[in-house]
Amino acid sequence: MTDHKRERGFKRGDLARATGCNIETIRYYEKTGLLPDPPRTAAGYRIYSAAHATRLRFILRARELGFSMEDIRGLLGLEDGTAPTCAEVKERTERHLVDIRTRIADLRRIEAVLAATASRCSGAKAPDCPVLDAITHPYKNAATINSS
Amino acid sequence: MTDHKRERGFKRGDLARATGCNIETIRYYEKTGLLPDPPRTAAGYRIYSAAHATRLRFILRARELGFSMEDIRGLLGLEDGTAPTCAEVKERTERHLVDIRTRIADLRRIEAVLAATASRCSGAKAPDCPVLDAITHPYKNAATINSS
DNA sequence: TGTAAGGTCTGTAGCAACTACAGGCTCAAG
DNA sequence: CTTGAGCCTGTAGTTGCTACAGACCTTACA
Repeated sequence: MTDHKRERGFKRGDLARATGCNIETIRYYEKTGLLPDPPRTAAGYRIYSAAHATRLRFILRARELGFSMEDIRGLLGLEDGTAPTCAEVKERTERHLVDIRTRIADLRRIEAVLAATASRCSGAKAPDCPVLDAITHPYKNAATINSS
Repeated sequence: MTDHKRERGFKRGDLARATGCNIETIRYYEKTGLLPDPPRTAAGYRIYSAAHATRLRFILRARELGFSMEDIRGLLGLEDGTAPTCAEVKERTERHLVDIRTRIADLRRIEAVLAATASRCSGAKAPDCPVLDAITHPYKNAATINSS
């Protein structure tokens, strides 16, 4: 706990704690190329710098925003080795936004069906269950999952 | 194409076409126990009945509604071998509904961040990109992904 | 009756994006 | 010097499919 051990970098566990990332995920990102291979100690321990932490935080944040690893590779300029232009980033973001909005719309349709069905359910030991009925006969009631 | 071959049931491809299910998925559902093992011809071909089709449609519809395979197993009474009570079905549905609503809320937060960020992006070759900036510095602007 | 096309059979591998081991090494504290 | 924590590697598991290879069967047509 004292600070007189003059470290020249983080070990993997330090990086994990500093970023909130699972320790195994760091190795996975390295294997898949999102994180560069760090230098090693003589014994083979990975040594990370602040730059690695910044990069990892970027990746984690992009993941939080729902970007796929392929997207992130693009955002990091790992596809062609050059930093992406602002236009490329914007395009990628807008495509992602469309995808997010589609998923929201899908989930809302599902929510409407489930909410309507569950509310019709007494919870008692009725002989027929509105939920099972709704799954079995999808188009009997107004709320369907199909887009109009 | 003529109908004088008096079939006693569907073959797997027939069932796939009748339900819109991928042919391999049928085998997968059988392997995981969602669909019962059908009888076979002497040569080993699966023979499906209308009951199989009904069951498969139920499964597919439940999947459309976002139920996990474990949920579906419950809805089908495959966990304890007895048909679930209406109360059990309702409870499962409401838990699923909570999950769906959580996912919608998450996606909406993501959407807000992405929309705000992308709109600040000129698309020109600006030296700094608002999107990359927003990912790098998550809490600089008002819209964050954290729930309040 | 022969044959070619297409359907079905099996097991297995792959996808995303991790996560969790097992078995062995290394490091730091007491 | 020992003990325990941390790190190393490779590999297998997760969810819900989907796709293949290589063998077998069935059907239609000549």
